[in-house]
Amino acid sequence: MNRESNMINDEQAVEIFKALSNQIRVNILQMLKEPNNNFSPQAHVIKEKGFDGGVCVSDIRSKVGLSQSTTSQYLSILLQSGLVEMKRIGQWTYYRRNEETIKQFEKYIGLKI
Amino acid sequence: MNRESNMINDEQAVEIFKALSNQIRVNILQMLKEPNNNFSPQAHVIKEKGFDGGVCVSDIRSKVGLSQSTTSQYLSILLQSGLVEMKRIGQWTYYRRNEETIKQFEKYIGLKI
DNA sequence: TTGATAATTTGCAATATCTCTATATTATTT
DNA sequence: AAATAATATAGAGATATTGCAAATTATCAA
Repeated sequence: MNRESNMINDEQAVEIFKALSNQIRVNILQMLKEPNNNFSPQAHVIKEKGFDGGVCVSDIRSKVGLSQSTTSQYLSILLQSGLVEMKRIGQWTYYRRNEETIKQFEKYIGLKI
Repeated sequence: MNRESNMINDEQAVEIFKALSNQIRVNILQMLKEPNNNFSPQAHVIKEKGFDGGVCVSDIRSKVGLSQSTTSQYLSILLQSGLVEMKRIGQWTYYRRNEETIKQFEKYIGLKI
Protein backbone atom coordinates (compact mmCIF):
# COMPACT_ATOMS: atom_id res chain seq x y z
CA MET A 1 0.00 0.00 0.00
CA ASN A 2 1.15 3.50 -0.81
CA ARG A 3 2.78 5.08 2.23
CA GLU A 4 1.95 8.60 1.03
CA SER A 5 -1.75 7.88 1.39
CA ASN A 6 -1.30 7.57 5.14
CA MET A 7 -0.07 11.12 5.50
CA ILE A 8 -2.53 12.98 7.66
CA ASN A 9 -3.98 16.30 6.51
CA ASP A 10 -4.34 19.62 8.33
CA GLU A 11 -7.89 18.89 9.41
CA GLN A 12 -6.97 15.51 10.91
CA ALA A 13 -3.99 17.12 12.61
CA VAL A 14 -6.19 19.73 14.29
CA GLU A 15 -8.46 16.91 15.51
CA ILE A 16 -5.41 15.27 17.05
CA PHE A 17 -4.25 18.54 18.64
CA LYS A 18 -7.74 18.93 20.14
CA ALA A 19 -7.63 15.39 21.50
CA LEU A 20 -4.25 16.13 23.09
CA SER A 21 -5.23 19.54 24.46
CA ASN A 22 -6.31 17.88 27.70
CA GLN A 23 -3.85 16.56 30.25
CA ILE A 24 -5.92 13.52 31.17
CA ARG A 25 -6.28 12.40 27.57
CA VAL A 26 -2.52 12.78 27.15
CA ASN A 27 -2.09 10.66 30.30
CA ILE A 28 -4.34 7.95 28.89
CA LEU A 29 -2.31 7.79 25.69
CA GLN A 30 0.89 7.63 27.73
CA MET A 31 -0.41 4.83 29.99
CA LEU A 32 -1.34 2.79 26.96
CA LYS A 33 2.30 2.85 25.87
CA GLU A 34 3.11 0.15 28.40
CA PRO A 35 -0.15 -1.48 29.47
CA ASN A 36 1.52 -4.19 31.50
CA ASN A 37 3.50 -1.70 33.58
CA ASN A 38 0.70 0.82 34.00
CA PHE A 39 -2.23 -1.39 34.88
CA SER A 40 -2.66 -3.87 37.70
CA PRO A 41 -1.89 -7.54 36.96
CA GLN A 42 -5.57 -8.40 37.22
CA ALA A 43 -6.53 -5.69 34.70
CA HIS A 44 -8.00 -6.84 31.43
CA VAL A 45 -4.98 -6.36 29.21
CA ILE A 46 -5.38 -8.45 26.10
CA LYS A 47 -2.58 -10.85 25.29
CA GLU A 48 -4.30 -13.07 22.79
CA LYS A 49 -7.31 -12.69 20.51
CA GLY A 50 -5.33 -10.52 18.07
CA PHE A 51 -5.58 -7.20 19.93
CA ASP A 52 -2.47 -7.29 22.10
CA GLY A 53 -2.12 -4.54 24.64
CA GLY A 54 -5.77 -3.51 24.53
CA VAL A 55 -7.11 -2.34 27.89
CA CYS A 56 -10.77 -2.21 28.87
CA VAL A 57 -12.58 0.99 29.80
CA SER A 58 -13.12 0.24 33.47
CA ASP A 59 -9.42 -0.44 34.04
CA ILE A 60 -8.55 2.85 32.37
CA ARG A 61 -11.25 4.53 34.42
CA SER A 62 -9.76 3.34 37.71
CA LYS A 63 -6.38 4.77 36.72
CA VAL A 64 -7.57 8.21 35.64
CA GLY A 65 -10.06 8.69 38.47
CA LEU A 66 -12.82 10.22 36.38
CA SER A 67 -16.39 9.02 36.14
CA GLN A 68 -17.23 6.10 33.89
CA SER A 69 -19.03 8.29 31.39
CA THR A 70 -16.27 10.88 31.16
CA THR A 71 -13.70 8.15 30.67
CA SER A 72 -15.81 6.60 27.94
CA GLN A 73 -16.26 9.97 26.25
CA TYR A 74 -12.55 10.79 26.41
CA LEU A 75 -11.73 7.45 24.86
CA SER A 76 -14.13 8.16 22.03
CA ILE A 77 -12.46 11.53 21.43
CA LEU A 78 -9.11 9.73 21.21
CA LEU A 79 -10.73 7.17 18.91
CA GLN A 80 -12.21 9.86 16.64
CA SER A 81 -8.81 11.49 16.30
CA GLY A 82 -7.32 8.16 15.26
CA LEU A 83 -4.77 8.08 18.10
CA VAL A 84 -6.29 4.88 19.49
CA GLU A 85 -8.25 1.99 18.10
CA MET A 86 -10.82 -0.21 19.83
CA LYS A 87 -12.25 -3.67 19.69
CA ARG A 88 -15.29 -4.95 21.45
CA ILE A 89 -14.99 -8.46 22.81
CA GLY A 90 -18.03 -9.68 24.67
CA GLN A 91 -19.11 -6.98 27.08
CA TRP A 92 -15.71 -5.37 27.17
CA THR A 93 -14.36 -2.64 24.91
CA TYR A 94 -10.60 -2.73 24.62
CA TYR A 95 -8.61 0.31 23.62
CA ARG A 96 -5.01 0.44 22.51
CA ARG A 97 -2.75 2.95 20.78
CA ASN A 98 -2.83 3.25 17.01
CA GLU A 99 0.90 3.45 16.43
CA GLU A 100 0.48 4.03 12.70
CA THR A 101 -1.51 7.24 13.25
CA ILE A 102 0.92 8.35 15.93
CA LYS A 103 3.83 7.81 13.55
CA GLN A 104 2.08 9.78 10.80
CA PHE A 105 1.30 12.52 13.30
CA GLU A 106 4.97 12.78 14.24
CA LYS A 107 5.80 12.96 10.56
CA TYR A 108 3.24 15.72 10.09
CA ILE A 109 4.77 17.77 12.92
CA GLY A 110 8.21 17.45 11.40
CA LEU A 111 7.11 18.40 7.89
CA LYS A 112 4.21 20.78 8.34
CA ILE A 113 4.63 22.51 11.68
CA MET B 1 23.97 25.58 28.05
CA ASN B 2 22.54 22.25 29.06
CA ARG B 3 20.34 20.89 26.29
CA GLU B 4 18.29 18.77 28.71
CA SER B 5 17.01 21.89 30.42
CA ASN B 6 15.19 22.84 27.24
CA MET B 7 13.06 19.70 27.26
CA ILE B 8 9.46 20.74 27.62
CA ASN B 9 7.24 19.15 30.26
CA ASP B 10 3.73 17.71 30.04
CA GLU B 11 2.11 20.96 31.10
CA GLN B 12 3.94 23.01 28.48
CA ALA B 13 3.09 20.37 25.89
CA VAL B 14 -0.62 20.62 26.66
CA GLU B 15 -0.35 24.42 26.26
CA ILE B 16 1.15 23.86 22.84
CA PHE B 17 -1.53 21.33 21.90
CA LYS B 18 -4.17 23.90 22.91
CA ALA B 19 -2.51 26.58 20.82
CA LEU B 20 -2.52 24.22 17.83
CA SER B 21 -6.08 23.00 18.36
CA ASN B 22 -7.33 25.76 16.07
CA GLN B 23 -6.87 25.66 12.30
CA ILE B 24 -6.18 29.37 11.96
CA ARG B 25 -3.44 29.34 14.58
CA VAL B 26 -1.86 26.39 12.78
CA ASN B 27 -2.07 28.38 9.54
CA ILE B 28 -0.33 31.35 11.14
CA LEU B 29 2.52 29.15 12.33
CA GLN B 30 2.79 27.61 8.86
CA MET B 31 2.83 31.02 7.11
CA LEU B 32 5.63 32.17 9.36
CA LYS B 33 7.76 29.30 8.07
CA GLU B 34 8.49 31.24 4.90
CA PRO B 35 7.60 34.88 5.52
CA ASN B 36 8.97 36.09 2.21
CA ASN B 37 6.87 33.65 0.20
CA ASN B 38 3.70 34.03 2.24
CA PHE B 39 3.45 37.76 2.65
CA SER B 40 3.31 40.50 0.04
CA PRO B 41 6.59 42.20 -0.90
CA GLN B 42 5.47 45.40 0.79
CA ALA B 43 4.68 43.56 4.03
CA HIS B 44 6.78 44.42 7.04
CA VAL B 45 9.05 41.40 7.09
CA ILE B 46 12.14 42.19 9.08
CA LYS B 47 15.46 41.64 7.39
CA GLU B 48 17.71 43.60 9.62
CA LYS B 49 17.52 44.82 13.21
CA GLY B 50 18.30 41.34 14.56
CA PHE B 51 14.83 39.82 14.26
CA ASP B 52 14.94 38.31 10.76
CA GLY B 53 11.70 36.96 9.43
CA GLY B 54 9.51 38.76 11.94
CA VAL B 55 6.15 39.83 10.53
CA CYS B 56 3.92 42.54 11.96
CA VAL B 57 0.40 41.92 13.24
CA SER B 58 -1.47 43.81 10.54
CA ASP B 59 0.24 41.87 7.76
CA ILE B 60 -0.65 38.61 9.47
CA ARG B 61 -4.18 39.91 9.93
CA SER B 62 -4.66 40.59 6.23
CA LYS B 63 -3.58 37.03 5.41
CA VAL B 64 -5.80 35.24 7.92
CA GLY B 65 -8.89 37.41 7.35
CA LEU B 66 -9.88 37.72 10.99
CA SER B 67 -10.45 40.93 12.88
CA GLN B 68 -7.45 42.80 14.20
CA SER B 69 -8.33 41.98 17.80
CA THR B 70 -8.77 38.27 17.19
CA THR B 71 -5.50 38.15 15.28
CA SER B 72 -3.73 39.87 18.14
CA GLN B 73 -5.29 37.50 20.65
CA TYR B 74 -4.33 34.41 18.63
CA LEU B 75 -0.78 35.64 18.37
CA SER B 76 -0.62 36.05 22.12
CA ILE B 77 -1.87 32.47 22.58
CA LEU B 78 0.92 31.30 20.27
CA LEU B 79 3.36 33.48 22.21
CA GLN B 80 2.22 32.08 25.57
CA SER B 81 2.74 28.54 24.31
CA GLY B 82 6.27 29.45 23.26
CA LEU B 83 5.74 28.54 19.61
CA VAL B 84 6.49 32.11 18.52
CA GLU B 85 8.45 35.02 19.88
CA MET B 86 7.87 38.75 19.41
CA LYS B 87 9.71 42.01 19.35
CA ARG B 88 8.25 45.46 19.39
CA ILE B 89 9.99 47.99 17.15
CA GLY B 90 8.43 51.42 17.10
CA GLN B 91 4.69 51.01 16.73
CA TRP B 92 4.98 47.60 15.16
CA THR B 93 5.03 44.24 16.91
CA TYR B 94 6.86 41.61 14.92
CA TYR B 95 6.23 37.91 15.39
CA ARG B 96 8.33 35.02 14.19
CA ARG B 97 8.56 31.31 14.91
CA ASN B 98 10.53 30.10 17.90
CA GLU B 99 12.31 27.23 16.22
CA GLU B 100 13.92 26.10 19.46
CA THR B 101 10.56 25.45 21.13
CA ILE B 102 9.24 23.80 17.99
CA LYS B 103 12.24 21.50 17.94
CA GLN B 104 11.77 20.61 21.61
CA PHE B 105 8.08 20.02 20.96
CA GLU B 106 8.91 17.58 18.15
CA LYS B 107 11.30 15.85 20.50
CA TYR B 108 8.59 15.62 23.15
CA ILE B 109 6.16 14.03 20.70
CA GLY B 110 8.73 11.42 19.73
CA LEU B 111 9.68 10.54 23.30
CA LYS B 112 6.55 11.08 25.35
CA ILE B 113 3.57 10.58 23.05
C1' DT C 1 0.38 69.04 20.99
C1' DT C 2 -2.65 67.21 17.84
C1' DG C 3 -3.87 63.66 14.78
C1' DA C 4 -2.95 59.30 12.52
C1' DT C 5 -1.43 54.50 12.73
C1' DA C 6 -0.44 49.96 15.19
C1' DA C 7 -1.45 46.95 18.64
C1' DT C 8 -3.44 45.37 23.02
C1' DT C 9 -7.12 44.97 26.21
C1' DT C 10 -11.88 44.73 27.53
C1' DG C 11 -16.64 43.41 27.16
C1' DC C 12 -19.84 40.63 24.98
C1' DA C 13 -22.79 36.90 22.80
C1' DA C 14 -22.47 32.45 20.66
C1' DT C 15 -20.67 28.12 20.79
C1' DA C 16 -17.82 24.33 22.69
C1' DT C 17 -15.74 21.69 26.36
C1' DC C 18 -15.67 19.61 30.89
C1' DT C 19 -17.54 16.46 33.98
C1' DC C 20 -21.15 14.86 36.46
C1' DT C 21 -25.68 11.94 37.27
C1' DA C 22 -29.08 9.31 35.23
C1' DT C 23 -30.56 6.35 31.74
C1' DA C 24 -30.09 3.33 27.71
C1' DT C 25 -27.79 -0.32 25.33
C1' DT C 26 -25.37 -4.55 24.77
C1' DA C 27 -23.70 -8.88 26.41
C1' DT C 28 -23.46 -12.48 29.99
C1' DT C 29 -25.20 -15.47 33.43
C1' DT C 30 -28.64 -17.81 35.99
C1' DA D 1 -36.85 -14.22 31.14
C1' DA D 2 -34.67 -11.68 34.66
C1' DA D 3 -30.63 -10.08 36.97
C1' DT D 4 -26.03 -8.46 36.48
C1' DA D 5 -21.99 -6.21 34.39
C1' DA D 6 -19.61 -3.18 30.96
C1' DT D 7 -20.05 0.52 28.11
C1' DA D 8 -22.40 4.29 25.66
C1' DT D 9 -25.48 8.11 25.34
C1' DA D 10 -28.38 12.00 27.02
C1' DG D 11 -28.88 15.97 29.57
C1' DA D 12 -27.37 19.67 32.59
C1' DG D 13 -24.57 23.23 34.91
C1' DA D 14 -20.07 25.34 35.07
C1' DT D 15 -16.31 26.94 32.64
C1' DA D 16 -13.59 27.97 28.37
C1' DT D 17 -13.09 29.32 23.62
C1' DT D 18 -14.34 31.86 19.51
C1' DG D 19 -14.49 36.07 17.23
C1' DC D 20 -16.31 40.67 17.01
C1' DA D 21 -16.64 45.89 18.10
C1' DA D 22 -15.24 49.41 21.00
C1' DA D 23 -12.06 51.48 24.26
C1' DT D 24 -7.29 52.04 25.60
C1' DT D 25 -2.34 52.38 25.10
C1' DA D 26 1.88 53.27 22.46
C1' DT D 27 4.35 55.39 18.83
C1' DC D 28 5.13 58.41 15.06
C1' DA D 29 4.75 62.57 12.24
C1' DA D 30 3.53 67.22 11.42
